[in-house]
Amino acid sequence: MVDAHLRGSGALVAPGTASMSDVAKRAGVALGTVSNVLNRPSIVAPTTRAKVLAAIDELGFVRNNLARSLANGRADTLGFVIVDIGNFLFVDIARGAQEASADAGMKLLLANSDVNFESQNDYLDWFDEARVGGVLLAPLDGPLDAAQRVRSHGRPVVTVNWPGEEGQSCGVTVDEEHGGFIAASHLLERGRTRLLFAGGPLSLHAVAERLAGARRAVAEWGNGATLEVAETERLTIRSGRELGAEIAARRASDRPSGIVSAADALAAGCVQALMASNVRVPEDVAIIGYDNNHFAADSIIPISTVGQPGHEMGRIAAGLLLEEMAGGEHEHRTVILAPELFERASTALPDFR
Amino acid sequence: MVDAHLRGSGALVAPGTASMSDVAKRAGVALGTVSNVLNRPSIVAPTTRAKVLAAIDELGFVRNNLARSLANGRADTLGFVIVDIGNFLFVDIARGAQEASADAGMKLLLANSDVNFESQNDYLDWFDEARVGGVLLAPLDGPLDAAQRVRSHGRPVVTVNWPGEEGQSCGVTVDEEHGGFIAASHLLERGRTRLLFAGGPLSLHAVAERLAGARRAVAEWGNGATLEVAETERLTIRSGRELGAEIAARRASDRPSGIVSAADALAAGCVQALMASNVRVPEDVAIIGYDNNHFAADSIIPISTVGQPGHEMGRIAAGLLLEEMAGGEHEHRTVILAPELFERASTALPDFR
DNA sequence: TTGGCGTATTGAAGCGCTTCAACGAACAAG
DNA sequence: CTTGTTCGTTGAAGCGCTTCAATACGCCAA
Repeated sequence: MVDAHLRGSGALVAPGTASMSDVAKRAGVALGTVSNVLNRPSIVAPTTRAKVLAAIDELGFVRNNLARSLANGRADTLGFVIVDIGNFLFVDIARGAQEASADAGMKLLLANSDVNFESQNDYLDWFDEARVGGVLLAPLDGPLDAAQRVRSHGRPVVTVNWPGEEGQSCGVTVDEEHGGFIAASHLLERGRTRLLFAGGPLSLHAVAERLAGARRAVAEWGNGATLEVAETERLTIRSGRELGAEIAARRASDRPSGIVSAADALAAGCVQALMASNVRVPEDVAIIGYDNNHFAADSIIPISTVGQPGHEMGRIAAGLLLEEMAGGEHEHRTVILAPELFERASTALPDFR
Repeated sequence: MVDAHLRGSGALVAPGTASMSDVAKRAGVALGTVSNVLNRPSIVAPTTRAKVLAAIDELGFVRNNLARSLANGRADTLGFVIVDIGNFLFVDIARGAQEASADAGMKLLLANSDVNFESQNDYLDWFDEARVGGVLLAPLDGPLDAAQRVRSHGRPVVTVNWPGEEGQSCGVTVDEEHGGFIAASHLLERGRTRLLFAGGPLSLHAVAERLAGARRAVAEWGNGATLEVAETERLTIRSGRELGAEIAARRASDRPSGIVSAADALAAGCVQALMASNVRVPEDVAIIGYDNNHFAADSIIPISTVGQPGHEMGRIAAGLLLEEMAGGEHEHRTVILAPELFERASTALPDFR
């Protein structure tokens, strides 16, 4: 081995392979002094410090974080297991979490489970074995025993977009029911009382909650307001187009005056199909989406929407995790954030009849 | 310390804190045997193995990967520094890279540099210190000295969407010029000879290359084909709308019969503005985008586009990295992939005049 | 000259693992 | 009963770092 030879000769060391003791030798100081230069430079005499830094430079020394963390038992890393890196909400959350981590001097490592339960567990275990300080998890629907396992090893896990377990862990979620309520209320306030809720499958927790919120809004409004439910197969543009075409085909008097859609893509498809059939948005039918995606802002008619504060969710989740890691007083809790209304042209107030 | 006490007592160990020697003691075997059970179970006698596994279970032992990697000098992890986790191309690349890594039994960790040069370097250094096996980098335009530094430490770095340095490193890129050529040729073959190239700023490497390709296509086609260049400020829907409005306002005879757009968002905006002014797509103006984004497929008129094989880019890049890590024969090279044409309605062959 | 004190430096112990030479037991062949 | 093999197991050495008690070195006051 070339490395071994060089190392053995004591003269040269392969680049990136120099250890602290190599540096110490080169600088003519003790191992501990090198460590001090790296970690507590202020307690080292300036001349000594300079010698050590020079040696580090000459040898191209790179501190070995494995050994470092192993020796001091501390970690400067957080892990984030993301269910779907292709989903903007999670990307936003990741950005927020990263920001908060950086503020605390921590690095955030992402692992994409790609909507795969097994992969999610693998990465969870991997972070556990890698001895990260804590783990953020944006999970798939489903049992979270792997998360529980990691927790039982003394490593905190905070869930995002999923509630914490009562008294066991922290979580950050959005009040989906409230989002549905906001969306429907927005339309009701604009005089749209024949509402239609579009979205599905209803087995999706978030969709069901949004529907419940819309129902509550209509019920509280009273005044003859109605809510028709059109369950779609998926939350896609395509599903939206189909629904839009169906609505456009109705007699004008049978059409809803407002549509609450459980997703922006769905709403965008709807708008496309309606406009293609000369049903005007928002004059004939107002429509509001959900998620504040690109779809919403970039549609032909900019679509009003209800958005989750992804960035804030990430910040808060990371904050909870850091708090839990710090030890001391910590009460497990789930922070529930309010979704926000984004008003755009698709629910503008024209002179509707 | 509670931990210390429990550990000292030799009876109990705090959960997740058990070490291999605790397991060995509990199972009544030697340390090395526990290691064998974990790493080479087949050479351990079944009864011994069972005892050890039982002890592992009872103690909730979690292998410490820091110590493991430190001791054997190997890493089971790759790092991927992504310039923008919000960009679908990079997400696709990440997916491909993850797939290839998993096939090789490696974990892929993502770090989002968020289009920030400093952050990119930080993560690069962090992966270096963490002793990952190798690093994938989808970089920002700009000097790559941090990458070079990591390489000089003997840790391979492969760039994606950026060429490798001649004889120094590997890279995977897409032939942007060819993409522009394909796009323009596609329109020319459909009888559109008055072409317009939309995109900007031209200082963006990719945009300039795509334009060059379109120019070459027009030149090679001859036959009186022309190419007008409309430089836009950005590659957004909004820029597209402005351009579309401008084109719609022209006399029909002054309009291009085909538009080559440097981005799907731009093309989508264009289509929206044109259709709003009753210019028909593709009858009056055919249009082709670039990037194979959502925008393209989900526009009112599905837009033809040229797409980069992101997934394949990721797979190949990870493959190159793994090859380089394996040592042995390895020739640094840059793999240039061909972009692909996606035909959709916006360039369909109607009976144009 | 001696004692005392603060500052700078030292180096051994230990973090939890892998590796590997060495050992022991069991068994077949001579 | 010996010798040789094979198979399973052992435990010390070492990975590169942090930590901390111990020491060395001034330097000033007594």
